[in-house]
Amino acid sequence: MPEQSHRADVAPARIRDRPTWLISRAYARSAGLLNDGFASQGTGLRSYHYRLLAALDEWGPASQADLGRSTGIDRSDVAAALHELSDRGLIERAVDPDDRRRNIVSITRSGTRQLGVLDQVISDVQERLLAPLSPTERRQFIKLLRRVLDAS
Amino acid sequence: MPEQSHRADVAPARIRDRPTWLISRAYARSAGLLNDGFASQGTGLRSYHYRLLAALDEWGPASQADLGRSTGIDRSDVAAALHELSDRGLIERAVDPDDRRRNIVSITRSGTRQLGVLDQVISDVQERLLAPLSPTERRQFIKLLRRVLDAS
DNA sequence: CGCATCTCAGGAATACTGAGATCA
DNA sequence: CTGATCTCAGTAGTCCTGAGATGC
Repeated sequence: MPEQSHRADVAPARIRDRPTWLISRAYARSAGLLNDGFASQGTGLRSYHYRLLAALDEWGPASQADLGRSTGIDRSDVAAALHELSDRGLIERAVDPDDRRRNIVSITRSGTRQLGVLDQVISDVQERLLAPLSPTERRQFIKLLRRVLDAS
Repeated sequence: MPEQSHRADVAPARIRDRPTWLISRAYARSAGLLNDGFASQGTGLRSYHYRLLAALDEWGPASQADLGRSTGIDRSDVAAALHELSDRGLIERAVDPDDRRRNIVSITRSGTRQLGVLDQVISDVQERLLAPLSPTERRQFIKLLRRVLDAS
């Protein structure tokens, strides 16, 4: 998503303090910072790619279907994103000999290195996003977000 | 945006507790509930329309440029959304006699009524979204979101 | 047969850009 | 001329659907 220039402070009172509105503004800000951060790397990688690399790094080789499920990326988009990662040598794909429908996707050395760089990008974004909050408030914020999400 | 089926609870540890990830999941959930809520009205109206009606109701007739600024909707999309609202008789447009570049946009009786209905939809969505939180936690959540946003 | 996997084509809603016409 | 307004066409990134081919 492109960066936005919305100004939440001038929104109508009717929506200004609505969680639905605040969350959409927070998302826009977060996504904007994230896009800027990724773009500053000049690699053409975006959050899709980061999520896929993170899942592969943590859980090891996986099928595309599993990757889609664990990263929340649709099966159609997984295929396209993996193509891009593969073009950059960050992952490898091979047909599963035990189940020839599957592609086994693995992260490469280069992919692990790239993941480390992107981790730093995310940390920087997070620092900028949460700058107004104290450490205690940050923990509280994260806890409340998790509570809201765990219920779904 | 269509509703999503992402499962935040299975995300890689590396991203699971990142505010950037949590916010994007919260946004997906909020937007999904909102779309369902609006869709259940069968009017074809979406959040764009709600924001515009809310701004008109609160601040009275306005130019399209002002509407865009106060609702965070791009000038291009304001024009299209107002067309749709106008087709449904919820707003009216008239050229400003004092500045003939401008359209003066006003909400109609029917628009005010529709806004009331949509308000109820949003309240219901909000109740479902924040169901896991106590009243105190909800206030805290909203306060923290505002703190994060006021800094941008 | 049913079911899962992968791939592709394409749709829908959101956010934005550029250019042109109008006009203060 | 500068700058604001409105409109239209078009692009990009995200999320999703449908259908086909393959294979368990």
